[in-house]
Amino acid sequence: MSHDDFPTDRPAVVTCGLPYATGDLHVGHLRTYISGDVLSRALDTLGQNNAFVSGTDMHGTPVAVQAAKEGVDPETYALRLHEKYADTFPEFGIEFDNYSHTHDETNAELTREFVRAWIDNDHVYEKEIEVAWDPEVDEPLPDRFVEGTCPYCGEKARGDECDEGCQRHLEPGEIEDPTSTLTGNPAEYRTRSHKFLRLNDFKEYLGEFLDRLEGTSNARNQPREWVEGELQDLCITRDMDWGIDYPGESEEDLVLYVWVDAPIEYVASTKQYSERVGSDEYDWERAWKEDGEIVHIIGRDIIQHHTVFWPAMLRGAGYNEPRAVMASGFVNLNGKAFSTSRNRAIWADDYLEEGFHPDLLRYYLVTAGGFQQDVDFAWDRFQERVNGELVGTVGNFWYRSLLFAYRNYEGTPDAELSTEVRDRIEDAIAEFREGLNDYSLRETGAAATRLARFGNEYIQRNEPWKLEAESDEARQVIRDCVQIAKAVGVLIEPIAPGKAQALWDQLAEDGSVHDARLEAALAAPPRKFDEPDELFEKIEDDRVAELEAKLEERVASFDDGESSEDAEEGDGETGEAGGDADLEPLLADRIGFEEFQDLDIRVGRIEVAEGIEGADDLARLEVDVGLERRQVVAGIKQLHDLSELPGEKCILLANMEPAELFGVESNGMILAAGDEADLLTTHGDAEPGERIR
RNA sequence: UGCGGGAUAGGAUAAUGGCAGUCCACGGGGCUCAUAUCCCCGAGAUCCAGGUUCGACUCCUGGUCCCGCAACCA
Repeated sequence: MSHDDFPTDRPAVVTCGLPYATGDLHVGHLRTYISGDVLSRALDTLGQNNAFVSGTDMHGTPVAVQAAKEGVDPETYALRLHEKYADTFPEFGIEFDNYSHTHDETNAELTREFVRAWIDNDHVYEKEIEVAWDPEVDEPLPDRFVEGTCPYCGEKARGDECDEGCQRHLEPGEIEDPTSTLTGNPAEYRTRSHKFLRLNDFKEYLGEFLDRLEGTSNARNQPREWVEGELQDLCITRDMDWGIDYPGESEEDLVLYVWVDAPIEYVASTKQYSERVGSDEYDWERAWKEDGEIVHIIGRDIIQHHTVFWPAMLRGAGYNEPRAVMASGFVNLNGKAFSTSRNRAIWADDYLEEGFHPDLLRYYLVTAGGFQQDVDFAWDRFQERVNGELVGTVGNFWYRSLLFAYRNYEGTPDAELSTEVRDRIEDAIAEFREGLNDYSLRETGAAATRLARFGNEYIQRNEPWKLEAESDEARQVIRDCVQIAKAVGVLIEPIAPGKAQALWDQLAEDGSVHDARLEAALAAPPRKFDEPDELFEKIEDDRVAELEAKLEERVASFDDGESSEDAEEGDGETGEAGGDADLEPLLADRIGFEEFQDLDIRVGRIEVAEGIEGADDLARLEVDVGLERRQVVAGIKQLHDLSELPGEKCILLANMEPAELFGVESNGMILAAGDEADLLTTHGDAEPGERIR
């Protein structure tokens, strides 16, 4: 790698974080892949030798679990998704030079080479650890599949971290009352021997690496804490069948951790590309082992993997290091996070089925905000950007210029490019180049739209429609405008490759705009071309209303009436997170006093609280309501420390119909507020049995 | 009680400590080759509380809110 401005005379690699084979792609995922594609195309435009690669991440427990659920083997399952992804990307103009998957032999072989190199360089050691195990399915449980009680603060916690309580990191085996989230059964611990990559060998190196890393600032800063403190060595093996076998001495049932073979796929995929086109055209070994410019494009949730584990892995095997990591923000929907489980998302297929050109989404996602910022997707904002910038500014300028040129000159009029316009295009080229070297993709787009805006201003200022068509002055103005139109096409090609090619065709340019370099922006357009068409279409208001309604309907049907707030416009409300769910609207239907009187609400005291075996959320409570002791089932197992509840006062709806849940009879309903089930109680000294009115 | 990122007008984005600028949207006026553009005018902003300073969006202290943080997570 180097710190020279692009283009350099070294091979570059642009990678995108691997999509994980467990679900469909939505526009949030697409942001990463579109950004990678834009960067790669922009580097092409600069004349940088580069490869754009990625692949599907096929290994790991979740794939195996998901496959088992569907009754197929993991490979079949993962390959099906792999093919789906491989088909989807080109539909958005995302054209990898190579797109493979981690189960491919190239990757398996290369991964084993990496691991052997670590072993040879003495970076790997073996240690016995306690592994959580689900006795029913006889599978080891990765940390995330274990829940229990934090030994420090007593809160409910995940296997690896007390995520809701004291935030402490938990070592395997520390958590109390471990249960499997797969089956709800108590988890066992078994002693297993595992392999570790000694990250501490690279501690000093990683600090220096972060100092020179380019890309987004979050990628440089976030891992600092780890690198400066005590690094936990990385456990690189798992007790599983599905994955790449650990290559050392015969450890039959150990496979490599997915985060080992996943990033190596970047290298494997590049190697495949190189082998396909020949090393004269692209030299993967130079790129990865010597001085290539490696740029990783990822979501900001996997920064650590790319700035700590991965550079250590490369270093340990004697490879080159990344030059830049660009960690993007997320995409929100109407101001709130996507929720795939509630179908609150715009799926890749949905977008295409609506008939929108992929370039519109590409433009929106790349220019809607800073790269490390979260961007909001909303159909009305999408409409605003498309109509204002692509239709109004770029499309309108392209069409009016080419139409005027066609009508009066049947192509580009015979005149020299004016100095003013030449200078302005050169400025735009410089802005594009500087933007790219700042890793600001939106700036490359802004350079193009600003130039189109200048074009509109230029044609307006010179009013060629008021001039004699055959006059030198009119020829000059239109020649300039056609040149600007062409230059905008060259500069916007990375973001809108389809539309840029359409313009190229209208200009009767030979070849592909994708091969055009920056110099093409100043090269004369063809003398003759045909009547142009409008390249961007307006999105009408009723179309937007329809799209919004469709989305609301879908989300609402998933919500099952439990929280209808999602069906509302997200007007002005800031995003929510944590326990503060958006408030449900107050009910408009009023009830009479008599109806209220029908509710027999009592003060109670919890005497017994225990989880119901086999149920995720349910707890069995015995509540003293003065006159008698009631057994009640409440969905609070996950939300409260049951051992602390006895003795607490609560509020009970006593005349609730009896119900049987998980074989346990429930005779009443404990009142609690919100998603976190904040239990209602009394402020004063009301005794169990007292009525609430 | 931790770490990182963020908070500037309705939205998006700028400002070595020195006139808070730009784009979209909004109100008013003009121009018209084009799917309407461009020009002119107008309204509108630095998360809060202190401090340093001649001067603070910027630096310092304290706080609030949002997002993420060794999982399958873009």
